[in-house]
Amino acid sequence: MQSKIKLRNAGLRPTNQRIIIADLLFNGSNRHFTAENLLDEINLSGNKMSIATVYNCLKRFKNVGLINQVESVKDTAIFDTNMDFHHHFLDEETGELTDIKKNEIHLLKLPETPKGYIKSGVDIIIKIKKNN
Amino acid sequence: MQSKIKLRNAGLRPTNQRIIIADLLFNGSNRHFTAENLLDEINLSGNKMSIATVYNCLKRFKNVGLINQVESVKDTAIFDTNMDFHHHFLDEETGELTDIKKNEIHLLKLPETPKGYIKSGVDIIIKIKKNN
DNA sequence: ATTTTACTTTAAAATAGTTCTAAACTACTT
DNA sequence: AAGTAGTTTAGAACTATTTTAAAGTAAAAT
Repeated sequence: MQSKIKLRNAGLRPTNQRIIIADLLFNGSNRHFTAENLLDEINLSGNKMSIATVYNCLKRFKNVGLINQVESVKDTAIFDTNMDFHHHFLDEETGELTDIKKNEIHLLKLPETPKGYIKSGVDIIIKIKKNN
Repeated sequence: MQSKIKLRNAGLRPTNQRIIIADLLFNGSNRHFTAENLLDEINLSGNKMSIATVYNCLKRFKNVGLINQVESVKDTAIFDTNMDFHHHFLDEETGELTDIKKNEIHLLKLPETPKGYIKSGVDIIIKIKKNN
């Protein structure tokens, strides 16, 4: 049970529901997913959970830095287990995201952060569409 | 009536409602706004319109390239009249956007667009928060 | 000019995604 | 073992947006 330790380290009480979710999310490979996606997976894994719990849990995970929420024009929140600094291709038609590794983009110059603020992240989204 | 011509050039039938909106949006200075923001402004200007019309209109304007929709984690769609290539600071707490001019960012290297796709845009979002 | 056609607007209903509520439950502390 | 603080839950509520279908309007055809 890696997940239990992981949750405790993040300062979260390791409840059954959080462990189920952590087990699914942090199994080695990164992924983009919505709350509904995750609930489906939970159900498939033989577990049950309220959708409200999934949302609560994802919000907590995000706040403690276990997952990211990705910027998106779609009306559904998309989460990402990849916490490395990286970016995304966004298929404008389907909303599908694909990772872009940090070293595939080189940002030479960044603007000064406005006074009174600190920079908390940089998201680069390359929008793409099928050339039919 | 600049707006009428602008609409026609964009291939849109210049209806009263579209002209009202175009008059408000394309008056020289750029802005970020939501559908509700815009409806308030329409009402303040002494005009009336259904919120559905505002949404229809913004969708059309976006499709013909008169406005942009900005990527955002907030659950409300944010539109932008600034069609120059540019980027944004995003205040993570309030959702407020501020423009970053093209020349304040220098992108040296971009990844190859996946096969079968064409690149339709690049959005850079620098997330910031108040250092209280 | 009038009629026709296709597009647009509208209010209201519907939908989708997410959050809230308050009661029941559970992990941790004492 | 008992207390308490945080968590889960189903369902209601809420917010943003889209759909519906009827009425209205702009442009095209007569």
